[in-house]
Amino acid sequence: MTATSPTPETSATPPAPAPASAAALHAPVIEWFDTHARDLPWRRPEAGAWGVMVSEFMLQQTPVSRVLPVYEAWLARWPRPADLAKEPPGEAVRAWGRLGYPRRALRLHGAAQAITERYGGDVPSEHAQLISLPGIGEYTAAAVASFAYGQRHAVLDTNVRRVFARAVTGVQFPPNATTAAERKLARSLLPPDEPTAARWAAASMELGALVCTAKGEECVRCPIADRCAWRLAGKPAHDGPARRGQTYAGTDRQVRGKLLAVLREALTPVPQEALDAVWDEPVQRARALDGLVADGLVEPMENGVYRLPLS
DNA sequence: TACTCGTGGAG
DNA sequence: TCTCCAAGAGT
Repeated sequence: MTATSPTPETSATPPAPAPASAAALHAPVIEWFDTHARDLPWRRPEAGAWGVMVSEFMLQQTPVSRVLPVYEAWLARWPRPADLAKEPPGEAVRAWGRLGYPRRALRLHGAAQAITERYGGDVPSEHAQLISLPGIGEYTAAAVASFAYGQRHAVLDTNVRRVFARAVTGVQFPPNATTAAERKLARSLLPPDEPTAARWAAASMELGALVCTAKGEECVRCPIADRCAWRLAGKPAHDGPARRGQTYAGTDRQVRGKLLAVLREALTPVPQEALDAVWDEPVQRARALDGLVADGLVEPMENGVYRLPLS
């Protein structure tokens, strides 16, 4: 059922009047998704809302391939929010392993506690309730509501932003930070009905992840290449401000990572000397450790001994 | 708004 | 080797 009629009927008021080209994008992208979507564990029905939510936390700034094994172990150990909530936060940090950005583990633990206390242990379905949880922002709230509950939301992640930038706006890359114009565009492109909107969200994201990537687009595999604004314009090069690279070597982040790695792998509290061994510059080392303590990722004990947080 | 916050695989 | 970057959130 290819929707070739770009103009809406003269009936009542649809949720959002889409641009003439909007409806023409839905069918090909969703049909492509039907045959090319990856079989990911959090997309299976048995994952449930908790599985979807855990996956979204882990996938923030982290590739699928690295998330997969940690996700499986996490869900096996904590199949429900209440199972995680009753554990010390340090156990979440430890199980997080080397996924990176360990504050996400702390926030996921805090979200599980809030879900257990405020929502009887069930992941809430309302966007406003989701976004009130620690670690859940605009994107993740929309993603959980859409993927787990089939609701109609603009799910605007980096993949979708790139697809829209190219296919609709006609530029190679989206702006550095999400703009109001992008949100408005995403809303205007949403299919009117709920199930199609949810499908569209997953499909447009998958297209950006597999075909229309940051490294290089593969237009020969793209279901909407024939109507892509950027491609039709001759693929003009990105002109805006250079997207600043993320230097890492020598930063506090690197030191924090080394310190926390020691604590993750230790079965007993760690003496100061063991932490001092990971970085030779004392001022930066102390600043990094203070930061970890301030974030609640590390708990100082007496006599300069440290451990992952018990509370 | 711009910056911080980990990690490791790919080209 | 070095650069880029992978489903963001919080401040």
